[in-house]
Amino acid sequence: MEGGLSPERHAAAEPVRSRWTPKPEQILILESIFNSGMVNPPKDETVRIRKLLERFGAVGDANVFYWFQNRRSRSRRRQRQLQAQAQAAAAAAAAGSSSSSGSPPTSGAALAPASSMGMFAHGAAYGSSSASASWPPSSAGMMGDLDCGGGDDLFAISRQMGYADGGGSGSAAMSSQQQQFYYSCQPEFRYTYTILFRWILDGVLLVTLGAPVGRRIIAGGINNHR
Amino acid sequence: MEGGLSPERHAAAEPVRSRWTPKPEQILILESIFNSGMVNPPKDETVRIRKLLERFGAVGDANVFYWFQNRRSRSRRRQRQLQAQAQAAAAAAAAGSSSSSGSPPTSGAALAPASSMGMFAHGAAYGSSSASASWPPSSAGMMGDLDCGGGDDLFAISRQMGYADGGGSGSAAMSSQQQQFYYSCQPEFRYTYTILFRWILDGVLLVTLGAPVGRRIIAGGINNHR
DNA sequence: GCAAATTAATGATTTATTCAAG
DNA sequence: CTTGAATAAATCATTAATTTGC
Repeated sequence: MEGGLSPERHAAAEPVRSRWTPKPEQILILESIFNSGMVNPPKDETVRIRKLLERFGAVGDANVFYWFQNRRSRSRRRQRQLQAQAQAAAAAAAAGSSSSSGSPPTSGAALAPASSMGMFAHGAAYGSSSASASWPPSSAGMMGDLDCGGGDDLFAISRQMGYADGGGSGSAAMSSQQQQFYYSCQPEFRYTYTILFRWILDGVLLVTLGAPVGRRIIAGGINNHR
Repeated sequence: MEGGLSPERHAAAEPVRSRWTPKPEQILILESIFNSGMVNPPKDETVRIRKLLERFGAVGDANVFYWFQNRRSRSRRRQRQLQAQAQAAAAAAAAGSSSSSGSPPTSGAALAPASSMGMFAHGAAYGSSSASASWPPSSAGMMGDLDCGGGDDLFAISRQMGYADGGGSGSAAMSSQQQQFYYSCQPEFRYTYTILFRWILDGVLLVTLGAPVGRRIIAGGINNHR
């Protein structure tokens, strides 16, 4: 692939902004929101999120929308894949364990429940509010529980973060990069949650999530090894 | 899939989930654009079209987007269905031919070629132009030729139009309903086309489409029977 | 070290399916 | 039943990681 591709000498300024490349901070925000349970933000929330992200770089509503769409899709696919794998393994084990009968022995336990997955149950409805359409995306991502299974979700970002290069190198290059903000969802939404992000200079980050259910996630000390 | 899904009685406060009901004029415009070959207008075109439609009633960009999406999808499905039908018939005919045949013998023969359909060939690339996204829909509906096969396309509207009740009825009821406007695509687009609509009072409409390829469609005398 | 060649991720589009209003 | 709305699945296309040969 990639056959004919002229280096495309982009002149001076900003010639070809083909696709949005989210900044690490933006990814963190998105990831956090997603993990907080809002997997399919309605339009107004999307706008809100976009505004928030804009603090770290140009981004449009559509980008946010796409991000969530892809995130959902791929998360689900991964899950399915894992499940299938587990099932296959279970089947194999079952086949090998007892000459006959046997049947699904609940398999490896530690994994997510083989077929529980209520997944996000996208059918829900909510206040809606938006009258006549003005943008494709809508609906709400109602969900019962965060799967939180497998290292897939929250920590996937650690690799993406460009922070803390290789061996420590305590460079205070980022100087006053300390940021802090607050994201709260309208009470209209199913559950009011708040997210408080805080960046500490050299690769250590701290995320605090407060959800009505009392869920709380704290991730500290991200260090990328490469 | 989709197994368990409770009707999910969404609590009270569900205002109005009303949906856009395109006016006959709007449908005509959309249909004409679609039949003119632009089956998948990029965002900017969508906006343009929306503005045009607004002359006949409130409508949002998303409505236009959805309309084209559904139109494409359903058109294709119909086509597929027909094709399958034809194929099945052909198979049946072939199977029965040896002995005594008798089944649908290709019937009217006027049907679309069973398997020509290169369809829209959506893979193409073009100047792109659109900078950072701002709305999901995009891309261009490049296509080589209008299939124009089967009475499916252009004349499908006749049923939708509420015009010209029953018999001829030369009633000049609509009085000054004469409209006229001009739609032209940006030269930026692959092919520049123009559409000239013109309404004549009692159900007779005249559509003139000019395409770069020189294609021309003229439909006259729509009368809905229902 | 470095850039071309490959591969892996992932942003953006399109298509198929589904739900529900009219 | 038709069709607007919404979303998930599949696909395309571009960017970042990475490998590789020099």
